[in-house]
Amino acid sequence: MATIKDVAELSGVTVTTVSRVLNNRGYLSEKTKKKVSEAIIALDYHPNEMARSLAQKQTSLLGVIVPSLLHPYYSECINALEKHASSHGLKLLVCNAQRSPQKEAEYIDMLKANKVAGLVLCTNSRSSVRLLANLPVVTLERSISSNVPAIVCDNTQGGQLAARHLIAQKCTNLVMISGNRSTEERANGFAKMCEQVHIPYKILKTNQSQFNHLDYTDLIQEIFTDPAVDGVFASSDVIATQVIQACHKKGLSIPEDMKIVGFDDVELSRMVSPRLTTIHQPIEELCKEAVQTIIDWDKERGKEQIILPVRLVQREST
Amino acid sequence: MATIKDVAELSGVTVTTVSRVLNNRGYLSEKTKKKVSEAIIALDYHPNEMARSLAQKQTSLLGVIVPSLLHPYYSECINALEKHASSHGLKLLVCNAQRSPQKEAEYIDMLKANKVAGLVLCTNSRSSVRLLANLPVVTLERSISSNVPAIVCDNTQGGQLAARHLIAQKCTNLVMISGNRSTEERANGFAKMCEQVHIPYKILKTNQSQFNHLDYTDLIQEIFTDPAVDGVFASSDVIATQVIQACHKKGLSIPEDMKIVGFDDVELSRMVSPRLTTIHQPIEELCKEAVQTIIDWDKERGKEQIILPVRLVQREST
DNA sequence: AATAATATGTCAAGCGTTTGACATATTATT
DNA sequence: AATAATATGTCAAACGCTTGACATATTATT
Repeated sequence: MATIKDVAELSGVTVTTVSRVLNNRGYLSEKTKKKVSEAIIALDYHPNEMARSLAQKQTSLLGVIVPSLLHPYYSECINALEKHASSHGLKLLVCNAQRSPQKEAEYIDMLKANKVAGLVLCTNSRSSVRLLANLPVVTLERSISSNVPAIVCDNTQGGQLAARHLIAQKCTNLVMISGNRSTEERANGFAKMCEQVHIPYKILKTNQSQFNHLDYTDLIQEIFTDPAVDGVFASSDVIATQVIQACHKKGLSIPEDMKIVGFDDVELSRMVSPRLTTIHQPIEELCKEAVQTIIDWDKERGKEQIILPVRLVQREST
Repeated sequence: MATIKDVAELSGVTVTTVSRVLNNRGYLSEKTKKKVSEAIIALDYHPNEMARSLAQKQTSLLGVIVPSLLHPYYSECINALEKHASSHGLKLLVCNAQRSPQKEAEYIDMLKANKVAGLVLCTNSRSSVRLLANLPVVTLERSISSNVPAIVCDNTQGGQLAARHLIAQKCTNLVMISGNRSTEERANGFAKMCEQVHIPYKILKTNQSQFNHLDYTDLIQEIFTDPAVDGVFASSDVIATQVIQACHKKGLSIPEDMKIVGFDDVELSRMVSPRLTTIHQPIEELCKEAVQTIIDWDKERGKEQIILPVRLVQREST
């Protein structure tokens, strides 16, 4: 593997000069630039990123910690993060904390040791906040501390939109299935809207183990204990999908007997039958903002929370 | 941030000694080890991985290039790769080539510049083979060159199993929807089995653009041109899912009017209704072997192709 | 023609580790 | 008591790049 030294020798200048043309800094004559560029091509030279990082005390790596790699929501986040990161020359270092705060802490240490340029946190545990010092960090769809900028969607609005839509579709008795901490606002918006128009509703909470296995079938059974229920708002498309399955099993047709609204608008919502009506989360934009926040970190740009609007996408389940 | 020098000073030894206890090489007295360990803890010292990599000329990064991050198959691969990589102290650098050979080549250059310990390739383009010199590489569910070890599942067997199962379920007229190059063997196995028992069949080929958008609806319509068709083998669960949707739209009930078998056995196959009968790919094992091959690279272990068996999982779509 | 401004380039000290070569102390073997 | 073997450490040169400080050449300004 050719080094910067080889390039310098071949082009008859010093390594400094080569470094200058590499990074395009300081004055350089066109002639020199050309000579060096030719040598670079001739030697098929690629700068050693390790050496570069060491000298600069920073890499072009962007860390991401997610609670799961199987949940389609995080797959889509990773997709969008990779896209925006790579467009800025950043590479994605993907970590799956599997909802273990301890694993998460280990990953944070690891990422710091690897001198990542920044970290996008998609997990909940506040326990790791103190580890985050001196590291550009942003949380996605989570708030863990006022010191850490959070990029979130308007969850309250999402809950309201879902309730309003179900009500507009003539539902008279609603149930929401609420997930982990971050879906509380969705539940709040949902409840508020129901109360405003005096529609009876119930909120069912999932537990950790259910989230871990993406299996909510037991909980979903509770929907059917009250035969009056004719509309369900699920706090994720994954949960909504299982509600669909449960309805099929019960012989209820959708949307005639039961209307269902999901949340996230991941690919999955277009793959099930009937296709899901759902609250669209602007994953692309969320991730774009997240990457941008990391990149602008030193520019002392505002580091406060960013809230992006959501919208309802109607399909066949309502 | 504390450096190895600080640790050395605090514990009254030289950096070499600290490095020795860090890497546990050479003779060390228990007393020294303890002194150093204490200093490490006291200073909350974490070795700078960049410096370490530079000195060792290798990182603990494992590169992965996939053609898509939205396709659930690759999500599951990444999940499994991350799991096995991290259990060996390797971190996952995820690259989405988006099926562009040029992007793929760029990523390979980037990964080499970053001195990754190895690369897991989940893409097709043979064009990048020459870039792969001097880099531990393994392909997953792909074969691009006899010089590059490939970890694949028994696709021919998968095709046979699917055909045999549909036939056993009393299907009399079959269609297979075949995807990109890597699904050819699945088609071959399928065709062979059909011919063996004289069952009429047809094979429909998807094109690149369809794969790109995960949208096969147009192609799927062709299934219904022949009303005698009563069984479909899709070369992926994603395709099978769309066949289900098309059947619903046509008013065909599954499995009564149409039986469907997918391939991959990703989470999605359990989320649709009816749940999919599918060929289970041992993704976990494939990825485990892939990581192991990279780790054992220098041990001159066999670098030939590894073929893992598949099995049929029957659910509700047949 | 003297001076300033600009352009072009070199030197050498880092960045934080690892590691082969070497030195000294301690213990076991004859 | 001499010798060998083992244990415990230290020195200093790499690894490949960046960058502030400095030197010289060229051009513009007065």
